[in-house]
Amino acid sequence: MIGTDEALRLIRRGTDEILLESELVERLTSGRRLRIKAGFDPTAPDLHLGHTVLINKLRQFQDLGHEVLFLIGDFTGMIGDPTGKNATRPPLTRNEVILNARTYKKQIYKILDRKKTRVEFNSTWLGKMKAADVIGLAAKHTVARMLERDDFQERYASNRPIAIHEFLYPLLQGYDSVAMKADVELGGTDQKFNLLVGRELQKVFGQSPQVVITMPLLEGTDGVNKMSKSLGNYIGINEPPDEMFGKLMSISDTLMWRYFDLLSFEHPDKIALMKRSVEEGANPRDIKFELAKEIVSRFHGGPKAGRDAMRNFIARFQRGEMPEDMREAELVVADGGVALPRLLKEAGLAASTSEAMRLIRQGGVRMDGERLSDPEIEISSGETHVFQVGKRKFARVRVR
RNA sequence: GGAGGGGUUCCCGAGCGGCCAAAGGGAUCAGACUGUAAAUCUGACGGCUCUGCCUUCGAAGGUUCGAAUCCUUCCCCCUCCA
Repeated sequence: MIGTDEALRLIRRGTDEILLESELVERLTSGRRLRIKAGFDPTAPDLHLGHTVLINKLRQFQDLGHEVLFLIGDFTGMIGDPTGKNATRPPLTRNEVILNARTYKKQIYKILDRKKTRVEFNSTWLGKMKAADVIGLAAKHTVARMLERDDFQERYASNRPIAIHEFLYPLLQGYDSVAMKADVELGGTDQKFNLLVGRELQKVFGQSPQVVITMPLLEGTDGVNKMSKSLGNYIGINEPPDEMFGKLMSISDTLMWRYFDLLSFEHPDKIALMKRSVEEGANPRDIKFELAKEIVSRFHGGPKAGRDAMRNFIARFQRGEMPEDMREAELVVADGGVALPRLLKEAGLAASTSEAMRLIRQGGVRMDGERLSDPEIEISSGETHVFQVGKRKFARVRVR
């Protein structure tokens, strides 16, 4: 059995804040199996590395013997979390939610221990609330306190809309903690406000308030915005190994250290050592290889996956070889041939024929390794060629 | 309820009767340089059967030879007053 001090040291690593740490120590010392809550949106079942920062931390709690309450916010999802962007989401059907939940499970158990995880849906208790209950809940908080939340504040200050129902979101999320009797809740730093509302409500309902742990938000591959699917700067944990490896290699040298800090399981001392070696002149690329290998291995069944991905990467980008397997497409044409732009569009290599023409004119298109510059070229039926657009889009197309 | 401001292409944001597929910036994509890094530079950036045609400026109608720009109605957002 691991001591409280050691446990605390582990938990602290990589976190942004622990509120309040003294309360966490108290609960850890109690020897009780703690209930660790984390909430997830039911809409986007595609988990990416950004999510795993948090999930890794959950796993750590499990390794320390605690239970993870994986909350799927199916009810709150219908309201739409106002955090960040204010895109209104279409309500999901019961079926979609169940489907999404299943996809979640498939993904989270790449990291979490199934036996120590309980998946819950907040519609279980929120769906039963009556208007009077909701109003009662709303009475526990004031507008001024709601406006403390920075994104509300910003929107209010810059004359952008805030719908009233958005105020209910933090309250309902907080109530989840009450319903689940959470000991600890984890969330991204952007969730701090909501997490704290949970504390308040638990006090109101006579429970001892949950410990709040916020995790830093991982920047996406652009190095600027937080990783998110909608910004297209994410690395999904279900992506094929080569893809994942490539994306990891494309991050900037600065960002690489951030990824090491938040994603790697390597000992901090070892990471510090790597940092030093780069300062002393080692090629950062080689260090990045280590990162990419570790991550790919984690999600694709072991070290071999990481090594293979690296080998493919080197073959393809350092030696400029064609990828071993690429998409196959077949195009049936009527009158003996197709114009190149149309072919590229049909093969999914360009979004439109206009775009295809642009790409050709700009020298971004190759056929069997040869650069093509004439958008008028026709490919006659019966031919099969490998087409390449840009550095990484390939397809073998047969024209019939 | 009253008064005022506003809705423009992925985002921000100019345009306010023809020279507007619409300035500028961001994002993105392609090329050069590289370590598929960053930075930088160049170019592109609605669609199509592509020297032309078609569809876009909240929605629908209308005025005009011609509308993102003017008029009418409607929808939505914001501010101030109550």
